[in-house]
Amino acid sequence: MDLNEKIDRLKKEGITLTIQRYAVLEYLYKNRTHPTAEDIYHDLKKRFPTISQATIYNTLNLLENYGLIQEITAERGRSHFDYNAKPHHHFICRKCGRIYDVDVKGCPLVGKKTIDGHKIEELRVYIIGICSECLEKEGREKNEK
Amino acid sequence: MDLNEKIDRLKKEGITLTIQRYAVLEYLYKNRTHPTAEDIYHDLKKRFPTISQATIYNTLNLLENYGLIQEITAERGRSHFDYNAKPHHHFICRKCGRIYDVDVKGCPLVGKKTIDGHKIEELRVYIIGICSECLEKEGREKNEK
DNA sequence: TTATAATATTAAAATGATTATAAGTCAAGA
DNA sequence: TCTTGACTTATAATCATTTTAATATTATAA
Repeated sequence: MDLNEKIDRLKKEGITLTIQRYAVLEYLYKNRTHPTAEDIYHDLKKRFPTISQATIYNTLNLLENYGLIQEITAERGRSHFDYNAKPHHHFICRKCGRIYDVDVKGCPLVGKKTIDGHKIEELRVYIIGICSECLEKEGREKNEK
Repeated sequence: MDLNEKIDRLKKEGITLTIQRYAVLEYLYKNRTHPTAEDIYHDLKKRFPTISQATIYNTLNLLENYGLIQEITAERGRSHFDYNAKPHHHFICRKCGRIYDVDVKGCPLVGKKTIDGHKIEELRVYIIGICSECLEKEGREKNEK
């Protein structure tokens, strides 16, 4: 879903589109690296010196509640955020902390409505390990010895 | 894996089994409700009035590092812990916060070693929604009106 | 447009989970 | 018994997030 579409959705819900809210959503649109609230705050502060952390969090919570973004709770203590709200899987590197989107074909949970009588509303799949880049780096370091 | 087996593993690794460490592991063994560190601390304090939060966290981190327990990072800000370290899926209720073990048949990720060139070490699947108990309660409340 | 009400943002303080620190305790081996 | 090292404790520190109260902005209606 592109930026304008999400903005239209917000407007349709009666949410006023403030400069700050637009900036946060646009930031996520342009930065698909799954940033944290702190990342967003740090970067937006350059353009909006008076923006506050509360606004970042309020906006992220708002966008999440309307299903326009996705929260990633793979790391202990801090959340990351993803512009792409559609159900998809994430790989998290234990070494470098990078988060990759991965496509898992044939996941029986995608599209499923209930499980064991529970109503499914959201799916979070975190695959944790060592990413290909870190594996390569490890390999190189071993060879150098 | 039962309690004695995990304790043997620890001993084999040269980890000294203190009363506190035993108590934490035993607590998880007996309480399969996926408690938080705070839950464990609160309950163990009754039997061990001088136990400290640091010990709870140290022990949980230690047990996790040796693959004897599993961390659940589905809730923003706080972790839950699971005696069962084998890969399995969790359902988290948005209403009551309860965490259920669920069995997903045919998950293509279970047992998989790599994905997109990344090395898989751990899998966390969180299915979020409204649990059957809360759904029932909702239904009853509607009928009463 | 202007006044008013409603909503959003800000800065700062508060909270809650987790980790770090430093001092104290304990057990095993010299 | 003394020493060493590992473990636990209490406390303080840190980090992410939320709350609060004041201010600013936006929407609404006259």
